[in-house]
Amino acid sequence: MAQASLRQEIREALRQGLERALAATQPALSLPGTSLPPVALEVPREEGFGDFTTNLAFKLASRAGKPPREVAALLAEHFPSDASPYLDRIEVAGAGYLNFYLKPWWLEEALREVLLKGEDYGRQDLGRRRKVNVEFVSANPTGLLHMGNARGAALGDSIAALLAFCGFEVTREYYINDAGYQIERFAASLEARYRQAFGEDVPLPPDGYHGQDLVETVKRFISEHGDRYLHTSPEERREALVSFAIKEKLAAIKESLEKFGVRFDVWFSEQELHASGKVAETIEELKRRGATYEKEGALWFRASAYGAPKDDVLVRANGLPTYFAADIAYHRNKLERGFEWMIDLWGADHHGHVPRLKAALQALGYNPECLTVIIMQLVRLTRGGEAVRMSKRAGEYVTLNDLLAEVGKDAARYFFVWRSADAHLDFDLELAKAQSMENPVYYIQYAHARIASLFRQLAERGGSPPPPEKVDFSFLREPEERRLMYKLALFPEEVEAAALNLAPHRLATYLYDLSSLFHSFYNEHRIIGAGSGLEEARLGLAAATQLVLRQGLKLLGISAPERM
RNA sequence: GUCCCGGUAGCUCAGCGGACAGAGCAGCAGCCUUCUAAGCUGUUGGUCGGGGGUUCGAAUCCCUCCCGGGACGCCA
Repeated sequence: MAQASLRQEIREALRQGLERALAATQPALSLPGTSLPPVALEVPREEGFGDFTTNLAFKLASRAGKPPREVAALLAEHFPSDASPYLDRIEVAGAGYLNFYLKPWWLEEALREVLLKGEDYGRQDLGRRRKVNVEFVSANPTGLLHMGNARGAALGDSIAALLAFCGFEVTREYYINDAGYQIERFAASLEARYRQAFGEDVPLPPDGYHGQDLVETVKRFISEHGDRYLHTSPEERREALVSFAIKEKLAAIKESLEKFGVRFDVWFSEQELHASGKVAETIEELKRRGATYEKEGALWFRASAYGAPKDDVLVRANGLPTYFAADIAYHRNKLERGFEWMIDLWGADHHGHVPRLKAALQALGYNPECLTVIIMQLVRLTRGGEAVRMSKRAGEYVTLNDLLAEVGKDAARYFFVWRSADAHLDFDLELAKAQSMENPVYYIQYAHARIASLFRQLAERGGSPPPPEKVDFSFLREPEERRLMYKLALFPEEVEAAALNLAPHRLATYLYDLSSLFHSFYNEHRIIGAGSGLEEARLGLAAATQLVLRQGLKLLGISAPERM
């Protein structure tokens, strides 16, 4: 079972101390006790402002009718002295901040904690085994994965990993859109290619799939089935072609994802959802609840009655349910499977769908808050500053496979997550490939490899890593050492923030900063041969850095090389 | 026209109610008889798109305008 880190425990102790101080200060401030602001401790944004800080005094000042500094002084005065043995002193600073300074040796204990917990350092129990479903990629099985899918794959997988590390029970899920109009177009295109292969002059449907890949797929189909389907009914022909092609495309998608280090727990077929009757059942349920109406021969969902800007069609005039109807049934199904939280990653082009789906969940009696949709902005590939052009209509686009072949898995994974999902992403292929300091992935991996090299050197000299219980970390007095120790101590909180905000880019940034601190330390100070006591302490610091780097990279799906 | 995302240093982006706005790259100036110089150090550079407002306090919240991207289908 995961437990909070030393720093997290101190934070909680100080937070409780602040609450007691607040209660004790109450008479002097004469505040209404019911609507107090939440007491929160933050990481100071600058070295020198202590180890924790709070702006509580600012929040209280106006209601107390006293200047923030005065409120802060009162809180400091009433702060219980037994709140935490690690607390050294409290200072009122700036316009009314309360800065908490810990006893310097807390960092030494924190460092020892990293080494003792090893791979479990940073693991926590925020999720309390709550079941979370993370649905991502979910690309049509009609082609290969493109850059948008790849970004979704990297983000979704890292979000899932972070949540799992924080104690959620996570299921990674891929929704296969193997039904509907798109699949019909796909089938029609395959059929045309099939007949073309036998010399018939059949044009591709105008809104069909023009990619050369279908010609190849049909070739393989023919080598298995020959011309047998030239003589069957079109329905039978299309059915055979499409099921063959989907199987093939899905296998290719799975293979790409595997190479990308992404593995799903559940592959959920839309087709099967229809076949199971769940879609029809859900439509009936919406009808029963009076959330539908008929117009122009179609059945509509009254989304506008639940806060969405527009209504949407559930059943077309031709009697077939829409993708929207299936998606509602799908999310209902997830809830029925016991998921308390559903996270979907969608491309920006689907954003308009969010309010309608939430409205539908509400109409079915669920709390729409149980669904979080992350909207990802577009990826723009650049090479040396110039945009890489592609045309999806002509079936020409850069695939995940192309990307992996060019820049490799590690760089690709890092580049997709190092910016927030909200930001349009400029993916510079040249930079991702560069084996130099400009490339953040190499920079981080290099820090890890350097440490590995250090321990190889040590072994060659007949030494071995010192046992953490025995090392005296008070030898570490240099600013580069203290800064590195502090950063390591922050890891659990960084993980927590990245997980709860569904923001892996925070972890990516953290790892970069951590590497930078390590390189500075390494460059400035000798480790092996530093002298008795100091050498062991520095080796411990290096080992702890390596552990955190490895763990952090693992959460992002990036390898931690032993040598480069 | 409506909706969504963005507009922060020359470039790519963090920060998203609090202490003088940060990083990398690019530019400039330095550091290799020493554990990987795939590294490190110093330094230049900003009316946080414009204008209003809310607040003790705004890059951060609200309104409005401008610019870039996306979406507005009985496609998915």
